[in-house]
Amino acid sequence: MSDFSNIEACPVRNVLDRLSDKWTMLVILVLGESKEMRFNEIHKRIGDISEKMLTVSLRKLEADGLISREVYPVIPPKVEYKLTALGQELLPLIDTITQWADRHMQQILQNRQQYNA
Amino acid sequence: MSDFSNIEACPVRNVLDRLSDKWTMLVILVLGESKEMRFNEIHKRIGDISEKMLTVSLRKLEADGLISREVYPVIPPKVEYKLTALGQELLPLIDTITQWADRHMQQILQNRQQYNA
DNA sequence: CAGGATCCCCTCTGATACTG
DNA sequence: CAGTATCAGAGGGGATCCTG
Repeated sequence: MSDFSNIEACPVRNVLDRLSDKWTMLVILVLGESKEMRFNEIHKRIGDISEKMLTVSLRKLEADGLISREVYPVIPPKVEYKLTALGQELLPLIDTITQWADRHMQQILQNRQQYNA
Repeated sequence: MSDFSNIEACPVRNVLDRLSDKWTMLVILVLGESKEMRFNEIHKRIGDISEKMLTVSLRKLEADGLISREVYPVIPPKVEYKLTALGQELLPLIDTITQWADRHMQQILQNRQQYNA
């Protein structure tokens, strides 16, 4: 049993803190759909993420070694992002949650509605 | 392939938005450790969550039907929280991520350090 | 095309005090 | 014990403009 209260040393807290922001898990999911993707592809795929937050999210994932970023020195610029081996390992775990979401969304929406009534 | 850009209708976005806050997944994990838990038990187990945020997190989870809340009409008050069947279904999925975290935390910390150097 | 740099808002979060 | 109410602050996040 992990010591959740030890924030610095607890791997669970440490990793969960990273994943638990508005966009990270979604970006991983999107990157999992193709071998590699360019900045604007990811941007369009998500739709309502700002360029700033996409950049921030990608940089954090890169820093953690979950994605790689390859810059091609061409004009116009071309940058490709893809999951690293580490990131690919995480992908199915998040994907399992999305499948659960698909199965139970209706029930959850119904629960919420009932709760607020 | 889900339409991630349709925020309202997309189950993935909808559920991920709920899970992606600072405390929710952690609360689910903690509740998964016992059959049921009282407010202050959860509070101590996590350590650095404020009472307010714990309350908010618990209420949201209750609204979604992932946990149940039973109030005993005694003095001093007693309230027990536990995962519902729906919540129990989600537990192992999150737990798998924590196991991944345990395995790769050292590597990730090392990646971060290297990235910032 | 892929962002970097700014500005700014407002939501999320915490601290504190209070209560049935 | 298990919260609620209120206030205040930080920073997450968006909009806009700019550039190699």
